[in-house]
Amino acid sequence: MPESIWFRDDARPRAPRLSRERIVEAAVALLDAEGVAGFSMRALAARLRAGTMSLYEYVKSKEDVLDLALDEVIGEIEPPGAGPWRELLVRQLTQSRQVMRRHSWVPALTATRPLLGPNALARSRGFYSALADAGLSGATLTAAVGTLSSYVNGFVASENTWWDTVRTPEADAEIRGKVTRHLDDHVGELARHAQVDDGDFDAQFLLGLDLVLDGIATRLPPG
Amino acid sequence: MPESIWFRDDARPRAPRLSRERIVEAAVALLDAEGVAGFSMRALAARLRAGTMSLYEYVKSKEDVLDLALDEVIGEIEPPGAGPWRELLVRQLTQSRQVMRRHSWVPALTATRPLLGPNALARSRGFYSALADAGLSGATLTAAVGTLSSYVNGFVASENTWWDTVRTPEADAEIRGKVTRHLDDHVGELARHAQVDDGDFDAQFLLGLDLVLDGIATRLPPG
DNA sequence: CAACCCTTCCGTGCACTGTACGGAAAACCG
DNA sequence: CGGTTTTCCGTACAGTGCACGGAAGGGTTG
Repeated sequence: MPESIWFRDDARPRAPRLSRERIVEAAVALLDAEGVAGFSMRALAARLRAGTMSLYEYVKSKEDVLDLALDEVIGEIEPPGAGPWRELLVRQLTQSRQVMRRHSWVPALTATRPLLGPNALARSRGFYSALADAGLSGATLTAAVGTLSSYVNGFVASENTWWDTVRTPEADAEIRGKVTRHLDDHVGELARHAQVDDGDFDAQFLLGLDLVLDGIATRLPPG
Repeated sequence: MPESIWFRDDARPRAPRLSRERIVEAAVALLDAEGVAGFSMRALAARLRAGTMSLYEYVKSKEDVLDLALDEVIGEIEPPGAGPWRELLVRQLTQSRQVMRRHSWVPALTATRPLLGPNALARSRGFYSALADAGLSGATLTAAVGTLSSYVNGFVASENTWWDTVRTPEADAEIRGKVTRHLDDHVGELARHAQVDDGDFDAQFLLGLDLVLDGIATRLPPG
């Protein structure tokens, strides 16, 4: 009599076990652990000890979950604070980079979807007003904001793929050598400085960022 | 007698019907038509009137096909030619943008994979030597090249998702209004200039590019 | 108290994915 | 002629997103 009351577990909790928040939190954890390729609704449900279809009470599709997870981690970036525009932006963008490295799946997602979540928009607003305060406006302002976020996205994306390429399989050193030799053969000694040392990324990031900020500085009204 | 010779088609062509080139060509066409999400090995084989598993004689995995297709379209960018560094780069990057708009799946792929194909490396080499001729070297050179390609990738990526968002379903105008109002509500009037007019992208692209190039110009040796 | 509905949960099933495996036939080579 | 290699591909398997419908409990209403 496997259907007897004594073997069933009918008890339904009064409050819902799941929630959009719990789902998004688990999604971020799953993405961190397995990447975009390893992310599936079944795995996400398993992580929450729930049936797969239960998720769909709180979310319309897998795409929804990805959108929400993306905006969630963008929310990890702290609000700008005060200070001269240049230092403010350097701080803000350095933080963005750190968040995107903690969650290395972010660049892959930002490349395909519009950033319309509340946290993304708040961050965007921060950039706009920092540069507006500095004296930019109109199309130049838009161009400056777009350039800055493109730069960060692009930099972290290539930084991440570099790490993935180098550290994917066993002994790292051999693969790294193969790739650098490949690059050397085809691009030549000019690129000798490209991604060859591990810690160089920090310095490279600030170098490129300064370049862009210098470009922006030339557009500011005198004073 | 369905197995009779008269009903069979045993004729094997002397030369192989498939080839890596044909596969890559069809892959690009399929990606153009259906995007990354609609790309599958089965659909690709169907387009070539071949069995799915036949593809695997010429290619190890779907990832391989994507890598090859990506490098293929990067090859559509013409070699730099001659001229002053700045005009040369503007020409080259404008072309890159055009190619990435023709093949709107490119930004999504470049965000996840290392660009190690022959055409990608050739283009990279073009950037390096143009800026080296202009007088850059070392880490600054690397930063400049990285910044430029990040900029183009990022710009076209957001340009493409904008088009996708706006023109996905029926009447465009309604959705466009909803999105712009959403942006307006959250980012405010500062972003009034952001993606609101269709043809503005060309101008915006050159504006941001000039910004980056100005930043690079400040790093050149005097003269 | 009963009758009803609404919310939450989820098992089943379907159409589709990438690709491992093995076979079949033709071409080439001794 | 026999054996090997090249090309092609059917079948099968484990996995995917999600539509559908049902079940169980709490809440609301007669």
